[in-house]
Amino acid sequence: MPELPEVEILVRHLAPLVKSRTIQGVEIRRPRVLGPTPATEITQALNGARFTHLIRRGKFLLFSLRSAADREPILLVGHLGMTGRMYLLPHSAELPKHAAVVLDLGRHNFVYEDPRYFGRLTLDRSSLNRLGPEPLDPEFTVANFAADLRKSAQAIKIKLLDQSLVAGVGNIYASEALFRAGISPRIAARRLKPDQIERLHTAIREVLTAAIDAGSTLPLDFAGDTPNRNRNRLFYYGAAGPDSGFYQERLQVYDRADAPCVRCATPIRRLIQAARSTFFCPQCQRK
DNA sequence: AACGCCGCCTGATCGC
DNA sequence: TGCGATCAGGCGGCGT
Repeated sequence: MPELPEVEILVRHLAPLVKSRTIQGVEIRRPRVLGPTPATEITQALNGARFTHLIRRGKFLLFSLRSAADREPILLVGHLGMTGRMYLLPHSAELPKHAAVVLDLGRHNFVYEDPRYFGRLTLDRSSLNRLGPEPLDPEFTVANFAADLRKSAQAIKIKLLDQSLVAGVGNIYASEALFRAGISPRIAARRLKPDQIERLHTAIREVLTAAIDAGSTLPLDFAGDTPNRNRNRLFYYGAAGPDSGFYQERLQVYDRADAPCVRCATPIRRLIQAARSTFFCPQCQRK
């Protein structure tokens, strides 16, 4: 599932491809992904509009555009959910089964596809208000992190998934950060000691930074699944799943149940917290 | 207001 | 082999 690093890599690759391109047509195939924005509204806003900037915020993609009619700025908010992908496809290429939104950019189509339709491409900004600090920016301080953790009785793993605590950490990197910090995923957030909070703060940044660095080395046409299916894609955020060799060596606990801990060889355990899998080393991450 | 729970979705996997 | 049941999970909304 795409978390902060995957979205960051996508944004870096996608930004130069869409910059200054003009939208010549808008096709909404799944209105659901628009959230509260009516299809007619987004179609009218985007038609003829031109991309100016693309940045990441948490797991969100923020597309800035300038409208054709009044040249007013437009903010298009994207989220990949669990299975979303965004890429350019040659205009002549066949669209994927689950294409949710297609933007005609001339030679290429900008495609947002999402088999589960959990993601969004919308003009609605309300989700952004709920986001906490960017973990890789100076605004993410140990002091504020500690203050927020003190307010919560939730298990720290569950709390890390709260996007208002820190933006962009998902199920994979929550487990990875806790392993790196040597902290049990089950301990209540408010029970963390200052030195643990400090280590976790550092671990979050390290885990995310390492993943971005690893992703940056991928070729532009990298694809996590079969090459043939993706050969037409100008860029593709590869589903670098746990099966891909690239990904595997980066993840020390996630999806490694029963495999030996990289540090102490104790079998990694899987547990369910808030209906989500958590992976941890019972030896290195004791309460 | 923190927190638990449900619904949204489809593809992959499981069990018979 | 085939097919229905189960699982996976980010996030918003709702109730407590």
